[in-house]
Amino acid sequence: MKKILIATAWPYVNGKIHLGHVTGCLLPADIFARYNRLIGNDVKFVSGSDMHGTPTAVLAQKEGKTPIEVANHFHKLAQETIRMYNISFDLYTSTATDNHKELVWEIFNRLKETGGIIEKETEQTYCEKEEKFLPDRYVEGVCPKCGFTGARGDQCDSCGSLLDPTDLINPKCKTCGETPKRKLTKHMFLDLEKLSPALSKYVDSKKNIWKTNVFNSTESWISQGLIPRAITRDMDYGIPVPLEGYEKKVIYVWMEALLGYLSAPKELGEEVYKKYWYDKTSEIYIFIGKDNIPFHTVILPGLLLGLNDDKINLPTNIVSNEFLNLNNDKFSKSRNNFIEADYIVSKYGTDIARAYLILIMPEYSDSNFTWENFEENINGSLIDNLGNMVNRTLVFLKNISKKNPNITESTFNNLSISKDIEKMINETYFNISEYLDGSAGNNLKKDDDDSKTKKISFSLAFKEIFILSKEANKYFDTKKPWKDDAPNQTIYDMIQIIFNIAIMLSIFLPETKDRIFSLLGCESKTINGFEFQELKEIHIPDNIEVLFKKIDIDENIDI
RNA sequence: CGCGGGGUAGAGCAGUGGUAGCUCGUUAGGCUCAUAACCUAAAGGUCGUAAGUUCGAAUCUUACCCCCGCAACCA
Repeated sequence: MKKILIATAWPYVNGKIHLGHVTGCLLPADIFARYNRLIGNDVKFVSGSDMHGTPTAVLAQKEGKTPIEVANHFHKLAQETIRMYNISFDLYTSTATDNHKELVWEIFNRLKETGGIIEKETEQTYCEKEEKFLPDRYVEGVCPKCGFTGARGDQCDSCGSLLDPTDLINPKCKTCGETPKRKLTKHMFLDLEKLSPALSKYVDSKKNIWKTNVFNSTESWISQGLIPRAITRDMDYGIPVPLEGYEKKVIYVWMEALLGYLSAPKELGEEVYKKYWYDKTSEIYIFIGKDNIPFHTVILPGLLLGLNDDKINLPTNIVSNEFLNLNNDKFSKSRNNFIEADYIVSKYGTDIARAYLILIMPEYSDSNFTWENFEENINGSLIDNLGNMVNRTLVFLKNISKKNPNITESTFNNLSISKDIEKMINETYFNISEYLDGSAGNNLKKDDDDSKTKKISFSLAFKEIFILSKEANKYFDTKKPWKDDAPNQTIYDMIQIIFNIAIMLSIFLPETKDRIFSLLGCESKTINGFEFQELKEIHIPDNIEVLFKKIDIDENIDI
């Protein structure tokens, strides 16, 4: 039994959760969590809202509210979205808790003792008109690396370089447009320069574990040379700095939010925290979007390595997804190219939304959401193929038992699964398992064992279920049970396929799994692992409802 | 030399060295248990271009061409 901590990137609370965050972070992490729980691993799945982002403060200022009001508002909405998508978090918390603050202070103080963070006096951009220092996103200017004119103080959107506000050429205050002056101030810095060798060693060890884009971009950041990076800033919204002389400063949000990966398990209990972060046999998986790669592959391990603590774990894998587009274009509120994540669920239900977003998950390149494609995929794969397969089997069973009094539930008592059907089902389990983590169960091994590199893909894993369902439709057609006086074995085999598909669906579409179990009359049945299981008691259903109703997009595009 | 992603059947995509595949669409046929569903078959591609490595290239190398995103909102 493995101990696995699973986390998603913590969303900013300056708006509702982005649909791309659902398909790129929440869903893959949720599938991974459900899968690992099912195969018996000891899983904790956590995340939370990043309450302190500068964008939140900017938005609050604009709306005449306090930052924490805005943050709380969107934190509630985030929790609602997570509930609607049935994301199986053990904890979804926020960075506004005392627990989080105390952990951040603890890490801060430890880093100060080890010299992982150091104090430096630097010149900072200071706006005389506003009478304050201007941190990261309050300053814009020309990127010194690539010459891009709209670079922000913390990161250049064009070349992706991590920046400091004073690096910018021709900086301007974002609020008032004045050219800021430079003024001396003290700040604490994470000494990435000193940590560089240890970081390189860590990154090298991930060459065959991280996705290639994660590994390559991280390597290029490190090879460009790392410099100490400020972890405090002049601002009044955020976690205070536990040092004298820092009363007008807070801990920089990117450092503090990353430590949520430690504080969230701690909120579940000290022993949970110790189990996942201080037990070397534990594994830690973090699911992020591609915009967040350097923070998770350089700065987070930098913070942990800076503790000089051999006992603390480093993340096992950082799984980064690409971006989701809408109608072949970026999501954009102002250009009205936008769908709210909640809308799809409220219109079509949780599992239809989940199914489509899993099918188009942007795992290796950007993917595209369109309503036409939504209709085609849902109607084609989910309904015509899988939904109809379940429906035709159960309706057939019901009707034949009415026509033929010899067919009752006890008719099936002495049957067992056809060997070729069992093999077919087990191949699907095996393939799904290969796509999820490459560690299939012992009795699912194939003969032709090849040593090719594994490709993690939640989308391809999900599609395996539809391949099996299509095979089931083929089997049903081939056997022609409607021409058979005693088609008991065929029905029995079909029921086994449906039952096992429900088990597979439990990690992708949990509600649908429940509904299939209910139709099969086995609600209370427990699932034993991720491999073929035989449903011995065949139940003849009375009321058969279709799993999904067909959707017609033309009536529904009103957004 | 800005950065990144991509060019494989009408559309959307899989496929990292060995007979070009999937879904949808099209055409023809079958079936009739089922949500106008399902099954079978066919048509349709010189895998962006050129050169190279190789017994063999969609896949590796080099050069080139084309498309998409990159003010702000925005994972």
